[in-house]
Amino acid sequence: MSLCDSADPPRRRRKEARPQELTAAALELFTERGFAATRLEDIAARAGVSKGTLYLYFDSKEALFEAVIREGIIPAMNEGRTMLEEHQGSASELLRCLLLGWWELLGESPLGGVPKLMVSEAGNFPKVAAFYRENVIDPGRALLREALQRGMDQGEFRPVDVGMAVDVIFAPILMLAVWRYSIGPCCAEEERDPVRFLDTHFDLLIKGLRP
Amino acid sequence: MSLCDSADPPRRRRKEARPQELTAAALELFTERGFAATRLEDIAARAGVSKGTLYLYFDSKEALFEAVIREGIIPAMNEGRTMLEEHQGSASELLRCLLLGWWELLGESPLGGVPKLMVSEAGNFPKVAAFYRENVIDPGRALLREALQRGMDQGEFRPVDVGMAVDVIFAPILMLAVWRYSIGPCCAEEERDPVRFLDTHFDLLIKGLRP
DNA sequence: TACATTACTGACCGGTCAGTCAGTAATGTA
DNA sequence: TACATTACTGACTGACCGGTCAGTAATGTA
Repeated sequence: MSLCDSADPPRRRRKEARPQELTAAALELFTERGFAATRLEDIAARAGVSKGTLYLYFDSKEALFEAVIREGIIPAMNEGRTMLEEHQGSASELLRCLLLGWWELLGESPLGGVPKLMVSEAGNFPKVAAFYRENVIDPGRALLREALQRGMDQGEFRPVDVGMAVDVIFAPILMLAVWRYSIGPCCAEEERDPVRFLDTHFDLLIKGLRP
Repeated sequence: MSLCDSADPPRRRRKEARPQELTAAALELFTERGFAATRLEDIAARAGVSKGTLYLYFDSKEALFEAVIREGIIPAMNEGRTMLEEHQGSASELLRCLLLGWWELLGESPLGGVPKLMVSEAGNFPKVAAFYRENVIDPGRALLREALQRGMDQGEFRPVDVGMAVDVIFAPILMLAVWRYSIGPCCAEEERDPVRFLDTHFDLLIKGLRP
């Protein structure tokens, strides 16, 4: 046994970077193991700091959880909004862009774990769940609703119950993301190709919406 | 303060009934709070026994979890199988029966919480997840696949990627069940009427499958 | 080089909870 | 009624982990 190998790397002071690194590590572990089963020491270790450092930036485990969710909502909502406003082509294309865009930008990134995390922990953190609903779910629904409505107004889609259809349409994509962080990893399952899955979903959907 | 009110009910010896009552209580609490955040004492209390009694019937918290899942798979899989074999009408009707049947028999019962529980805890219990996949997910997929295939063979449905379509089709129903035990309760949302939701899903689906 | 500031560390504390077991009382048997 | 069996209880224990804080070392300043 030598005392000099794998010596801990020298301390670094990086006040700016820490919070991001900590929430990123927390997101990974919370989605993997769940909130209660994740130890703060593991989060700190993954972020390359000690547990004490974590408490310099977050008041408590719960505050860290909140930060993870708050941070997870920022990106891409505006992306979708501008896409909606600037899009020129058919409503089908718009719908496809919105759904595929979500998958590629968020679903496939670590942020794709947020829906699973929210599903698992909503009951234990009703405040955070309400926040998430207001700032993510509802705006997302509005986006899809407008796209659907546009297609119906232009006669490209037949009339449907828009409020319900929005959730029906998004469910498969959501499940795709949730799957990734739950049953998916436990079994090989290379056959579950996301692209084929989304293509099939889209094919069924567009045909189902035709007048 | 009187000492005689709310006196504990007299002890009862009910060896036969305990395991069921314990797994039922455990299912409720696990789905509500998650595995790690649920205390065995709370489960025992909800089942009307002490923590010690729990250990007469289950070796550990994990064993109890396994029992909850194992028990959750028994019902209704056979129901679906016989439905498939005996059904005479159109493939659309068969599909509707299978999907609505699942919702009414399982989704709306406490067993509807099992998917959320599995999603949340699969990562921590890969063995149980594999068991669930083998005994619930795969047979369920097979059922839907056969129904779809029948419709395609009879020319009632157009050709689609069956393996993918099965998951696409079931996703909204799964989400409906998962929702109930996660974000759902945290906000009023009486507008999310399951019947309307399923009708919309089915409407889109059948139209989407037409040749 | 000496000193001040502060990001960072990790040993420690106290509460919580899975799991145990000696004791209690309900039920069966004579 | 006396005795045997066993389902059931709940106080207890030890490990674990969220949260603290006195101390350390990296960085800035002169």
